[in-house]
Amino acid sequence: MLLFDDYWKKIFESIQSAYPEVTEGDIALDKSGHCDLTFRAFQVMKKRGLSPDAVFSKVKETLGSADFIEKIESVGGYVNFTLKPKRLMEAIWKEMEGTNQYPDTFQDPERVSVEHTSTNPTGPIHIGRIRNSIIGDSLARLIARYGYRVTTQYFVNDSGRQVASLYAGYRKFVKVDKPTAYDLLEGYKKATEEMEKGTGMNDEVDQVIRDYEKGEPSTIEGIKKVCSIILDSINTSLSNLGIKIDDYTWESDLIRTGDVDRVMEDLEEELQDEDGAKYLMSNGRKMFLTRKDGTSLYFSRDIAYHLYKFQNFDWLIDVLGENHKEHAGHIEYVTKSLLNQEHRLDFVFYSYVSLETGKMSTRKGQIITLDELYDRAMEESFKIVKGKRPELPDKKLKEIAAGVAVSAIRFHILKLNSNKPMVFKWSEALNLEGDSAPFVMYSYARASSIMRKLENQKQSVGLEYNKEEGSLIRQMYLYPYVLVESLKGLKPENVANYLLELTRKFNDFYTNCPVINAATEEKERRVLIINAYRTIVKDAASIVGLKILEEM
RNA sequence: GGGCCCGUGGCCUAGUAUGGAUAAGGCACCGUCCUUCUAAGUCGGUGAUCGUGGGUUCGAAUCCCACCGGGCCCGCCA
Repeated sequence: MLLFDDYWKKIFESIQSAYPEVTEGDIALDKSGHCDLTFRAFQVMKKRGLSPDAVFSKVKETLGSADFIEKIESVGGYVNFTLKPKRLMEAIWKEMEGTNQYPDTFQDPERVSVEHTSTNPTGPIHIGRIRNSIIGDSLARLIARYGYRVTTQYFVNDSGRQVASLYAGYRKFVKVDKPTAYDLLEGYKKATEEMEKGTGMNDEVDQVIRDYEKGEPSTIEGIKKVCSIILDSINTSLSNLGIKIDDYTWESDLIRTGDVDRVMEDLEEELQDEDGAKYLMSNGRKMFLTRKDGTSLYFSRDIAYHLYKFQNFDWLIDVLGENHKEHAGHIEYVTKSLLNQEHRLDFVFYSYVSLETGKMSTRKGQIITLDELYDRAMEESFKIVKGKRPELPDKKLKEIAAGVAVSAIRFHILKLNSNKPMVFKWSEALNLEGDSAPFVMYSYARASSIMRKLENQKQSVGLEYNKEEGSLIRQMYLYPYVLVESLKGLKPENVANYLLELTRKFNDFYTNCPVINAATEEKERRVLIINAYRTIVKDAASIVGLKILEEM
């Protein structure tokens, strides 16, 4: 839960006391530059047959004396409120002074699970999958910022057909002593080719699945070994982006512990049989839980996984590719309607990333790995910093380049509304100007640079503010509302877009409001503004995973 | 064939959930500003019938219907 002086709510409640039919949506942030908040009185006027003047007088009567309002105006059917920047600055400062954050957070006991990535361990992670990781990780950070206890989770598929073919391919084709994820991927590609040709490879894979579910020791050991190699590689790549997953659940463990069998028992009354294979009807479709040879399918394992999560968490969030939409609907139906789970369950979907040349395909070698993207982003940003700051030592340059690279990648991928299909272009991913992470980071670095020159400078809430100061303060004040909206819609990209907006406002301030050579009162209030700005940027940046640098 | 998602200047996007005031940015292009706190920046300019056609409404990028174009799904795969 977030704590701050909510003037929006105060205005809403006052107006509602005068006109009970008014909803929160009737009070809105102004987008047109007329004011800060506006009351759209059209409905009230129509319903009650009132003139704009009549509504205006009434509103003025209830709110006219509020100490945080600078002026109230009537324009057409709008009642426009301009808030006092001084009050907004005080509201920000009040929270920041004690806790060093705005807004303050009240810890919530609810435990939240955010499952993300969960990609099949069949090769190095590519840039399509990291859309999942980046959305999931940012979402987890957002929810934690809100005060929930968050655990990030990865469901490791080590028991499906893909992994069985990976292992069969490894046994047959990979002749390296200590294979890397890239070696294993080669074996997987060959195995898939063989299977497409219709050779005996298919039978080998079936046998692997049966052996694995029976608990045959050498198969178990072998599969765990290859999966672990790939999982390690995925984790190393993700750690370059600052992403760490807290909890891994292996599908095979759910089979061995009997959790999957228990799902079958719990659902017994719903199950139907077709040649020995078990299915249930969900939304008019046959959803199979086992094959005719009795081995389990993803659906039953995923139900077991969700039951495990329901036991340990109050709120489950799954980040899934849009191809899982139907599957998610079935999971929801089974766990909620058939198995009576009551805790909250939400899904966040994202559309696929493709290349300019078309879809990504692991088997055709049509992928860009995260490692490749990271290396090229590193190279590009190093070149740029080196050009701009030739006086800095290589170690420092590298540090800055790494910060820029991670931030640029995360920001570029997160910024886009997750429903939109994304076509990956190098020129856009590596563009470090305009609406990008470095744009945000650079402004922060300039703010920090000013502060370095003003150590021990006294700061204070000022008396009056000019235009640029006022609109920066207003933008900062709005931060909690962005967090609320972002959480409500499970849209961490809102925070990224807010950062861009905030940065534009700061740049306005920076170019128009000198600090170091300002007169005393002016200097003191501007220092406070800069400190508030830096606090909020750091806060928002840590949610979307930007690496904030004091110098760049 | 059925279902879900997306369509906003040449290119990439914000705004759509809860309809509201001249549709907000970036890239590219043209021009401006480093003897004031970092030019990864700033300011100005060119450029949009918000996919198309209907409808609802005082008011539609936003809601409804139809159509067009793109993505995804409709496996004893995951």
